[in-house]
Amino acid sequence: MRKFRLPSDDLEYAVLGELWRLGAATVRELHQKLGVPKGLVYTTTAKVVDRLREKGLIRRQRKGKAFWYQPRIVREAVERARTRHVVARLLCSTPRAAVAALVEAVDSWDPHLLEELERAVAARRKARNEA
Amino acid sequence: MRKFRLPSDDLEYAVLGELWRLGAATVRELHQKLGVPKGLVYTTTAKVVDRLREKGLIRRQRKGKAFWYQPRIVREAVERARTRHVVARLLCSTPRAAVAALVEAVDSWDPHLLEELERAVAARRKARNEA
DNA sequence: GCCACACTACGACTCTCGTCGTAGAATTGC
DNA sequence: GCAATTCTACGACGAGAGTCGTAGTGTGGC
Repeated sequence: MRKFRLPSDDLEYAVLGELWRLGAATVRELHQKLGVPKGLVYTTTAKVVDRLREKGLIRRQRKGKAFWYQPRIVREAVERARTRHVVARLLCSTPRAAVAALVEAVDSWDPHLLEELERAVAARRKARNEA
Repeated sequence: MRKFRLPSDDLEYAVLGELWRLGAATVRELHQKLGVPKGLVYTTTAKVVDRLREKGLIRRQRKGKAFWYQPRIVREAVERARTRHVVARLLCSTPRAAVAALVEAVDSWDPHLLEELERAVAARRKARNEA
């Protein structure tokens, strides 16, 4: 059972990802990194940060003029939940075909990741056998 | 470049999936299979079917009192596009961790699929080497 | 040919999310 | 302590999707 609402796909994840990367950041900084390149205005970024806070995914702390925001949940937990969520959706209809599509998608996104995928599968099998 | 709008995640995919499975169906049949178990009313199912038609994903044909609906695009094309779409989102931030999460998600959904995944990876690599 | 009934068309409401603008609050610098 | 600057709060809008209700249209049965 998940204890948090998943962030929505795009902007919210981007902001959260940036916070995970940086550890903590102000809205201004997040806006510079994410909003500006996308041509968004400052308040758009601020709003997204706000919604993330409403969802309980980040917390904040006054630091001088602005707030510092930082993640409240560890990246791995969210990523795992998110991945399970989408994978379940992909697999539920025709699992075998879906797996093939998955592999194809990974490969076409970055061929190097196919080896990574192979290693990950091997690691998982190994872990399973040892358990 | 995709030629169709992806169906949304839940109901639209479920309906489309059912149509792929059955080949063709009336709203009533779809509703029995999908709507009723979810506690939805008939018109909800009908609306979803309608929107799918607006998106050009299915077509219909009068058959007696009701319409018969059938898919206009092959399953594989849509599934591939959809899979690429979500995989790209998963991989974009931390690809290596994402791949591991992917494998874990597949395994936890159905352990048998881990072997399937392994086969699919091998097949993909083989295909690549031969190309 | 007409009626009853099933099916369709369509509008409406709600939620989420991306997007922005405006107004109000807080801090900093002097 | 005050003004100016910056940040935050919050409301608003549009689009997409799930959900439903109502009204209208068509078919099949007699």
